[in-house]
Amino acid sequence: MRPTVNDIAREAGVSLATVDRVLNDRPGVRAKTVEAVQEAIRRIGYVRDVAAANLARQRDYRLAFVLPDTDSQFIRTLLGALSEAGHLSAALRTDVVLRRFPAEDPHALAGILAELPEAGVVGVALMAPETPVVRDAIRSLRQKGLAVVALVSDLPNTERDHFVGIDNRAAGRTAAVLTGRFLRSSPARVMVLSDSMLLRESIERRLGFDGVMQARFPGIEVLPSLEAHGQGALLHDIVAQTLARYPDIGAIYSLGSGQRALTTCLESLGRTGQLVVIGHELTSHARAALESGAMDAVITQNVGHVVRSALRVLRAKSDRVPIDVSQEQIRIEIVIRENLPASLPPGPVEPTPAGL
Amino acid sequence: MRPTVNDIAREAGVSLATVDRVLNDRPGVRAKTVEAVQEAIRRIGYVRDVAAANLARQRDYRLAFVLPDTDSQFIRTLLGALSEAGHLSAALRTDVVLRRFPAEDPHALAGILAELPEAGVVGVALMAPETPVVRDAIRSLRQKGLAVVALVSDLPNTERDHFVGIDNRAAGRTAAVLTGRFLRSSPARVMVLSDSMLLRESIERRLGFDGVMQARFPGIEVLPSLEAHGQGALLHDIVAQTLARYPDIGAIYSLGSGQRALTTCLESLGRTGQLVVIGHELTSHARAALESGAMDAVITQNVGHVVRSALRVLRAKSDRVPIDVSQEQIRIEIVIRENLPASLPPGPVEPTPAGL
DNA sequence: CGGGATTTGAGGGGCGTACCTCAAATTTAT
DNA sequence: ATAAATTTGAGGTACGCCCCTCAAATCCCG
Repeated sequence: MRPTVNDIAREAGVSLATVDRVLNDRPGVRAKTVEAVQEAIRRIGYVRDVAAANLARQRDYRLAFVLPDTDSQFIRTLLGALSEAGHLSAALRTDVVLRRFPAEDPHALAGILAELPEAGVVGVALMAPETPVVRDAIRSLRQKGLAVVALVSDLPNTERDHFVGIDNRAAGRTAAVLTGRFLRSSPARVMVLSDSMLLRESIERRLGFDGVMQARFPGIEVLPSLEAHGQGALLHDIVAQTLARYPDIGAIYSLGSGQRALTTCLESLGRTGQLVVIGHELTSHARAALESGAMDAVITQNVGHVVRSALRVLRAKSDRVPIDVSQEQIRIEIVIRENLPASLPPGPVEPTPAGL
Repeated sequence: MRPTVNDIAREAGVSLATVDRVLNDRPGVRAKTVEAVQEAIRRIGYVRDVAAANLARQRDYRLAFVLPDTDSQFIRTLLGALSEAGHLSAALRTDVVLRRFPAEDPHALAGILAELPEAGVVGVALMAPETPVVRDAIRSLRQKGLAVVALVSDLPNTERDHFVGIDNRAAGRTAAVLTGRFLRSSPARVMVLSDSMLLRESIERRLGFDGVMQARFPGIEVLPSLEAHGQGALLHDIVAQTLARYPDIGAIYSLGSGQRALTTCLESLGRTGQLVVIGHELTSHARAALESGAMDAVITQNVGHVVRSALRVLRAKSDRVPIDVSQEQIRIEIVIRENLPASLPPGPVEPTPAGL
């Protein structure tokens, strides 16, 4: 039998009320008594039953996910993972609200963030570029006691509690090693595409990429980043021109997560499969591209894991409980056709029939 | 506010007792009434509060992990993950017992399995080779109502509820693609080492490896598997001889998880870094080998995830609750130096000081 | 329509914890 | 030593659910 609060009381020779005061940091207990109770807790190995505690406390976690209103494949994937996790979290007394903000409007974002406390939100997962306004908004949230985690895109100079995502510099390094090793002929060029999904990530990936390239693959020249801003036609022209201009391009590194335009472009140029193509984020398009051979590798983070981790961390932070560091570490995954995880029916998951 | 059982009762126009009977599959309710209650549940979107239910039900999950008593790096890593997860699971009213069996003795294993029900165990995670005795033991466990999951090594022809681990055939294919692409010179040979940790896995990996090699890398010849049975000295001789005999060996594929002997062997032969070396399972040795450049890639599964998944699945199965398929999918991870996850201090985690 | 069987309702006790009140005991300051 | 302040104890209610009992209502059948 697990020890309970009553066992602590007996063991420490105090009343239940005192134990309760100690456990919940309530005032009015002598330091000496506090010590005695804690000693008893240690002795009998008491661990609070969080389930019972949350029940008694009438605690439910109202958490917000705040994402840009971009309609990219990546965001879509993220939303899928979120809705999936949402169903499960009902059983964990947490409900998730989703807020979207205009991608290029930090003030609108700040406005949305400012409204969260009134809405009873106790924790926020935020994916947004770092701007002064946002920094202030986050500080204000933290001061009001909300937990804040940065999602996918870190906000290192803010007072966020935690970052859920990968080290993009390392991701870029990983991409570089794969590019370099997959390329067979050594003097070659690499074309780099950026859809600048979020500036910071692209820059960090590029830095990591260049670092490895210079150090380990001196025979490979990396061209400046080309930006198509998500416009398929523009991308097509840019890629076609660049390929024509540099016939020795052997690889394409796509910094962002938009892979569809690139693969269709290569297809229409008749170059599918001839170049090493490496990109980021395992969206459904990327998955298809891997399967068809249009892409060689995708560097990604498990969005399901990201979302669940964010939920766990927010719950833990708002309970002021330590988190399990190893469980919350998001890995930089390398996906090729051969280790592509089985795709799951993304259909609407039913909210658990009725019972247990 | 989340709807509760009382809300169901009101909505369905029945008493709490009836709702309870329906929710818990107790007899003595007319089909029509059952239907009405379920309809009400659907209408108001009731989701049972599992925490409260488990509290009331005095449910604790007594789960057993049954592992071979081999002292391999992989088992050690697994145990590390297990002890880490063990601390957390205290809060989830589950306690984990560990049982080890003599690696080559299926009857001893069967004996250990047979004792579990008496010990109050309600779920078993088992890592063992499939033998007839084990099959029978598992059937018997299932009949007694225990949940059984196969861990790392599948038991496909048994009545296990679930398999927590990776598709080793696909893992072998993944290794093959990396080997083939990392190799620069095309006519080459690949040496394959096996420490036959578990027969099935080695065979499956080999099959996957060979399949891809034949289909995609016809210029590469894969040598027959060499077995050293975990004996460092023997391995050294074998590797040295084989390398001498085939000077065009460009890569080594290590099917099992024992990488230390191999890397020290290459070191002593002065061949470190000259060959493409690919192996399985991210143990601390493998990690060191990646960092030093002694290995090029490791195909692995996240043991932390494996353990936590096994725990979740066992809980779910013994509650007869559906599992979250996407969360329980174990990915085949490719690890190179650049995406090596930060190693965490493996020190003894304290059981959460006192409080929440 | 009576009588037995089945279905339903009402209610209570409990799980482990939180949070509250009020009185009693103890300490501290004067 | 006395008054005031602080600390402690005792007990209750609640959270959402499970499980049990007993009586009342309803059903079905001949």
